[in-house]
Amino acid sequence: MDAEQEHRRAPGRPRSRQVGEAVTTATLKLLQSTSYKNITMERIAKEAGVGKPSLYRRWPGVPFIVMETLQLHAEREIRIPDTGRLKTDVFRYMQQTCQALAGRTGEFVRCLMAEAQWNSEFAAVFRETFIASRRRHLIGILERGMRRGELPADSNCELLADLLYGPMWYRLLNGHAPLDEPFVHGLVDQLFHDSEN
Amino acid sequence: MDAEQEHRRAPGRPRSRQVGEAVTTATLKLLQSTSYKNITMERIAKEAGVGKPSLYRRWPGVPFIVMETLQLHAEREIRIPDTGRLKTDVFRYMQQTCQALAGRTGEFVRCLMAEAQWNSEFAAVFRETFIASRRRHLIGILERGMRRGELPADSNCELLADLLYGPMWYRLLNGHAPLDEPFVHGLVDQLFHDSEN
Amino acid sequence: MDAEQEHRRAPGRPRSRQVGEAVTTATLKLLQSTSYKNITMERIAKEAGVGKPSLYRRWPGVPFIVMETLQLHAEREIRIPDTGRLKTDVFRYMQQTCQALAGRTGEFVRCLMAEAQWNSEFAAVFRETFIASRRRHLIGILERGMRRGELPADSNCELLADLLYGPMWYRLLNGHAPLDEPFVHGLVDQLFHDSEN
Amino acid sequence: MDAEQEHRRAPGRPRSRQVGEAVTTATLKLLQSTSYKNITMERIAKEAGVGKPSLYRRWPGVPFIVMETLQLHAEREIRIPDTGRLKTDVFRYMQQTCQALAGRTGEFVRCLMAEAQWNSEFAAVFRETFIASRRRHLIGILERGMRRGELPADSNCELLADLLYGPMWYRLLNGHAPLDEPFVHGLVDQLFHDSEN
DNA sequence: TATTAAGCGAGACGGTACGTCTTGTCTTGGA
DNA sequence: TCCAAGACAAGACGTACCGTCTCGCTTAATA
Repeated sequence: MDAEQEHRRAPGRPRSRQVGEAVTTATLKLLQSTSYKNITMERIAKEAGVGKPSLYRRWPGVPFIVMETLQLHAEREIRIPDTGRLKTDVFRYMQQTCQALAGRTGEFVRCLMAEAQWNSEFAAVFRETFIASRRRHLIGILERGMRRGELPADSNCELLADLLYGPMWYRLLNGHAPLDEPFVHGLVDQLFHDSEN
Repeated sequence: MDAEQEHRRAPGRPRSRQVGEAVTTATLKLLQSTSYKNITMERIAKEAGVGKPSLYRRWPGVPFIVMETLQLHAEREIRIPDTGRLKTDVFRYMQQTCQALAGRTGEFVRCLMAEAQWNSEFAAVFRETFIASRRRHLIGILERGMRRGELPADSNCELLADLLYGPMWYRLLNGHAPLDEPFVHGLVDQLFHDSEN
Repeated sequence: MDAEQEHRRAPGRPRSRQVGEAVTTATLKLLQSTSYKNITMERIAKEAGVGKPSLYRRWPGVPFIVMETLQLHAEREIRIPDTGRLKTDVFRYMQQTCQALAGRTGEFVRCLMAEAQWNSEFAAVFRETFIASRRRHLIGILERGMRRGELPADSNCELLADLLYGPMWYRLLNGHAPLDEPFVHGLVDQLFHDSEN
Repeated sequence: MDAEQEHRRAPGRPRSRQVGEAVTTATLKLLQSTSYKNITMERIAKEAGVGKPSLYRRWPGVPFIVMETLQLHAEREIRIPDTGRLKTDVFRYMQQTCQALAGRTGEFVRCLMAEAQWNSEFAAVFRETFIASRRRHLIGILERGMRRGELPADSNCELLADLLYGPMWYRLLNGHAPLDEPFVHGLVDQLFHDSEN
C-alpha cells in the first residue's frame, strides 16, 4: 500500500530544511546582483554556505535552482480572469503575464528558455512546470469563451494559444520591441477583431 | 571619396583566405556530427588545423562562427514570393521558412537564439544579420499587400510580423508542436481569415 | 642626405639601414624600464618600430640582442691595471668588475648566464664573447705576476681565475652577499695572503 | 598546547597522496627523457594523469616541482665527513658534492639556479632549501676546524665557503672546465696550502 | 540509551575549455 | 632588394567550473 510507503522514512539523517532555504536565499541574492551566466553551482554553494554535494543531491544544475527560486518568489501571481467576455479575459491575462516578464524576471526567464535549448533534461522540466501550466490557463480561458459561443466551435485553441504566447516570447527573446500595453492591445485586437469591443 | 578607401589596404600580411575556408569547413563538419554544446573554439581550431589566435582574430566566439557558417551554407535559400495575392505570398514565405528550420538547421538556429540571451555582443549581430533581414522580407510582403488594399491602410505591419514569426519561434524553441504545413495554414488562416480563399 | 630622410614622413616608410640602431636604442630603453623576462622579440620589434623578420634576420633571439646592447653600452669600461704588483692589479681588476656588476647591469648579466643554461646556441656565444675575454684579462694579470716571480712558476692560473671569478659569480647569482669592497679585499687577501701588503 | 593543534585537521577532502607520487614519478621520467625547457606544467599533468589545477594547487610552477623531485631522488646523499682534520673533511665534502653534480642532476640544478634569476618567488625557496642548507654543512666543517685551531680564530668562514662553492658553481654554470678530482684537489690545496698534508 | 546510516561543510580531484601570450616563419605591398 | 606590418601554426600559460569523491562531524530514527 501507499500508506506504508508514506510512513516509511529513509534511514539516516533527513535532509535539512535549512539547506533549501539557504540555497533559495543565496540564489535570490545572486539573481538580484548578477547576470545569469555568473550564477554557477560553485557560487551558489559558497554564497549559501552549503557544500556542493548538497546542491547536486537536490538539483541537477543551475537552471533547476534558478527556476525553483523564480517560482517561489514570483512577485506577481497571475490571477485567471473570468469576466464572462473572452476578449477581456484574454487581454487581462496577457497583460498580467507581460507585466510579470518586465524587469529582471523576464531576463532570467529568457535565460531558462535558452538553457532548455541544449539541456534536454532541464527542457522537459521547464516546459512542463513553467510553460505548460501557464499555457493551460490560457487555453482554459479560450475554451471557456468557445463554450460561450464567442469562438467558432471548431476553433483550434492550441493554435490560438501559440498566436498569443508566440509573439510575446518572440519579443521577449528577440528584444526588438517592448512587452507593453499597446502590444497586448494590438495582439488581442488582431486576433479577436470581429469582437464588438 | 569612397574610391580612396576602396584602394587603401591594411598594412601587413593579409588574412589568408584558406583560414576562413578551413574554419567554415571544419565547423560545418562539426555541425553535422555533434551538438552545439560540443562545438568549442579549441575543437574548431584543431579540426581546421588552425591556431587559436587566428580564430580569435576573426571571431569573438563560437556562436559567431556557427552563425557565419550557417549563413554561408543555408541549404535552402528562401525566395520572396510575389503572386499578387497577400495570403498566398505570406503562406509561401512562412512555409519555406518553416521547412528551412526543420532538421539540424533549426537546432542550431535555436541555439544561436539561446546564446543571444546572455551574450549581448552576439545578440546585437545575430538580431541584425540573422533575424532582422528575414523580418524585413516578411514586412515587405505585408506592405505590398497593404498597398494593394488587401490590408487596411492603418494596419500595424510590425505587429503582424510578430504574429507570424512569433508562433514559429515559439514552437521552434519550445518544441511543443511541429512546424508543419497545417501549422502554417492555420496561422495564415487565422490572421487573414476574412480572405475569400 | 639626412635632410631628406628627416623630411620623409610617410607612414610605413622604410628605416633604411637604421634597424640596428633602432633595436639597440629600444632594447636599452627596455633594459632600463622592465625586467628581463618582459623583454620579448615582439616587444623589441614594436618598441623599435621594426619588423620581427628584421630582428630574426640579425639575431637568433632575445639574449643575443640584450648581450649586444649591454656590450655596446657598458657604462664602465674595465681598464687592465698594471702597477707592477700582482695583488694590487688583481684587486683593482676585481674591484672594477664587481662595481660594473652592481645595479641593473648585474641583473641582466645574471639573466644572460641563466639563459645560457638551456640555450646552448647562446651559451657558446656568451661564454666566448662575454666571459672568456674577461677571463683572459685576469689570467693575463696572473701570468704577468707569475713571470715576475710573485707566484710559483707551477701555479695553475686557470684554477686561480676560477677562485677569483667563481665567488663573484656565486654571489651575483645567489645573492646571499654583496659584491662590495670588503668582499674583494677578503677574496684577494685569502688567495694572496703571503703577500707583504 | 601543541597537542590540540596536532590533532586539528584541515577541513575538506585531504590531499591525495597518489597525486604527489604520480607527479614525482612523472617528473622523474621527464627529467630522464628530456631537457628542462621541455618540462611544462601541461606535460607533467598529462604524464602524471593529473589535472592541471591539482598541480597549481600544490606548486606554483615547474621549477618547484623539479626541485622537489630532485631532492626526493637525490641519488647520492652527501655524508658530512668528520675525520678530525679540516683539509681532509673539506676535500671529501667537496668531492662528494662535485660528484653529485655530474650527469643529469647537475644539468637540472644548473637550470634551477637559472630559473631563480628571474623567478624571485622560486629564488627565495631555492636558495633556502637547496643552497643554504648545503652551505651550512660546509660552514659547519670550517667552524669545526677553526675551533680545533686549524684556521686562524678570525677567519671569515662565510668568505671561505664562497671560495669553495663559488668556483664549483662557476664551472658548473659556465662549463669551461670539469668538476673532477684534480679540480677539487687544486681548490683545497690552494685554500689550505700551508697545511702539512 | 546506543547504534547507525545518511546528511552535512569543506574542499581535493580529473577534466575541459577558456582567452592570452610568445615563438619563429610566411606573405604581402610600399619604398 | 629590403623594409614595416602583421597574419599564421603551434602550444604553454594560469583560471574557472564542472560533477564526483572523500573526509570527519552532526543528527535523528531505530534497535
